Amino acid sequence: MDGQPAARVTSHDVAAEAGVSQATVARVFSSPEKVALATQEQVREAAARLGYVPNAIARSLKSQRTDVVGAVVPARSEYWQNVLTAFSRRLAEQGKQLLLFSFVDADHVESALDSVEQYRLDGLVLASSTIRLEHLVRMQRPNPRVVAFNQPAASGLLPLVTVDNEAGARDLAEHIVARGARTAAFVGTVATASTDQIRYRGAAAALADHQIACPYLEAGAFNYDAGYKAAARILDGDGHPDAVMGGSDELALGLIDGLRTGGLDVPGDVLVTGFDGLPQASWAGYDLTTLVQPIEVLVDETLAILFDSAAAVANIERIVPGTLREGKTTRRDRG
Amino acid sequence: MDGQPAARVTSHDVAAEAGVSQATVARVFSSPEKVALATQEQVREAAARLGYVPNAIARSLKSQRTDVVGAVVPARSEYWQNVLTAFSRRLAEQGKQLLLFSFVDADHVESALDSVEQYRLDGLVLASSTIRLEHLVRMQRPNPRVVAFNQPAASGLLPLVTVDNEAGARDLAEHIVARGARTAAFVGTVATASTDQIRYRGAAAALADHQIACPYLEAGAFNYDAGYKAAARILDGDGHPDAVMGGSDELALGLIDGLRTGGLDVPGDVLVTGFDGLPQASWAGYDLTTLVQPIEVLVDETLAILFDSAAAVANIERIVPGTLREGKTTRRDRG
DNA sequence: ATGAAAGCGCTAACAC
DNA sequence: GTGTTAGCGCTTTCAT
Repeated sequence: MDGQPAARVTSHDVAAEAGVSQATVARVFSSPEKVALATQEQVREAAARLGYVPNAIARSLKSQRTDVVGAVVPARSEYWQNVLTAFSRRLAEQGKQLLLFSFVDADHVESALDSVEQYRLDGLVLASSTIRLEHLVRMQRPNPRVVAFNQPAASGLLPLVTVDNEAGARDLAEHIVARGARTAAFVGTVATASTDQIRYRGAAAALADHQIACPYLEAGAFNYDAGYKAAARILDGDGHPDAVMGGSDELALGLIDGLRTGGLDVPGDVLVTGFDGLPQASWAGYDLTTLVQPIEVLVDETLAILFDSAAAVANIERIVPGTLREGKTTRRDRG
Repeated sequence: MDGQPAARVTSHDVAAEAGVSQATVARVFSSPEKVALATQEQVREAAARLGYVPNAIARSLKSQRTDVVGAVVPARSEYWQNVLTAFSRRLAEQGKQLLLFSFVDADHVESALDSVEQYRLDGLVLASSTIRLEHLVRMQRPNPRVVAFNQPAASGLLPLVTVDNEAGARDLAEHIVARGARTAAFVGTVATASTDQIRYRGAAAALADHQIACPYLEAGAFNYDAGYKAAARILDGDGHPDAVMGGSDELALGLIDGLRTGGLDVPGDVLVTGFDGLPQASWAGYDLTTLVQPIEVLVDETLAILFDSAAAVANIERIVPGTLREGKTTRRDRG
């Protein structure tokens, strides 16, 4: 607008300044090995003098690569924020950037996906277990490559990378049984979330092996507050289960505080487990027993699928095992 | 690569299909009011048939607008994750996107800033109180507009939006005095962080008014663990202060758990305060007294500076007051 | 209201 | 090793 000369220096300007052709300038910044060292120096000096910075937009238009990966993730979730951070770091190491499309509710996803298409991203990570199937189908295309992250519902529709939710839930269930639980309940986040369904299935199956029933309670949301409120519902019933399995760590932390507020001791009266392995779950005030997701591994697998041409585009499915981390919330001294 | 016809439909293809010129197709998607309704319909149908999506890269090259705002933020921080979410949401409402440059350590910032320049962003939000001054100076330019977010050190160098750190710290200090504290300590995150310095200054000044000394302890990092460890140092000394002020919520939560692990009761033996107003600070297990930052307001102010041409480019400085939120950690029943 | 034509700033053959 | 040339897919005058 206000004629900042320094703001619009192009390779032509640098070429003129350095007394070479525009193409040479371009080469210095994209494939320097093709330019004589002396020339390179001249060009770089001229560029520095003028404050030239290559224009990634123009580069992308021509090269059909943006070096940008998009991520569609739910806005308010501790888990996803951790995942995002991991992606952003890894991408930065590869000279790529992360374009963030965060959405508040499912309706919002629609418009996020709209803009995704315009940006000609090099890849797209589709997160959130609440993205609806029709959205998934819509994104089903080889180019740019789309990978579903921790979203089991995408199985068969999109390449998928996920922690082994079922096995993890099974492990947690076995663990609470080993710790003496004879009755249990599973507090899910949102029943339509595919992660929730699979985790519940795993837990219920393992408990059934021990003749333990496992009612499903829906908290209605993914967050702490939902867990806190769900605890009240557990306390309302007559008696309470020996153990409560939370569908996610964030939820489980709310559960713990809710149960404690209600006068129960965790783990004295009730064992509690989570799922995800958030940093907060390890905080001394909670020290939650949980299934730690190997986020770095999941992220690397995802990027591999996005960028390794070797990876067949077809129905890749990487299911990575998590690790049970035992905390105080299931460490009960029993007689 | 593998000749996906659907993947590379251009306005020319649509023009051919619809029997109009390429320019008309372009107009339908950027300034439809200039095209007859009948023509619009033809074009849209043709586009739908072919699966055409306008190419934002090409648009940007020509229009010199990317509709993308960059954010340079530290990777592992609860506070910044919240801020990011707020930005992303607001931007989405305006049809803009957020390009994320997260960095782990200060050295990393350098390379983030390098790539920032190439992307010709519409604006840039520079976060983190540990970005060094030389970085700030480097980014000092009207185009794209750069705004420092909660980074007092940028004062005078860059347009700046921040919560009133000094007043907030003063309020917290007055609060603990009112709650009976006669000795105190301030546990900062990283002493070189400008937010830390200002918060400490505010707290120390207010306490001094009451003839209370306020030693500064540096935790060395921004996170929970640093706070947890710092608590041990407080417990080591002979006796402990009546109140400990944490430089941030995340740190304060670690402090609380550390103090409790060490056998002290919070708030019974020690009052604790934080700063930021994170969701976690309100969790029932902590219920931390803190200074709540009006993140939405700060974000809106920032975007206003980035996009309102009205906002003079000069030394804008928006210092927004926060709100003290009293929690259990300073609610002591005294005789 | 629509078409023709000229770029935006780069990359990548292709010549020399 | 370097210059010339032709686009990438749009937006935007300028004609008509």
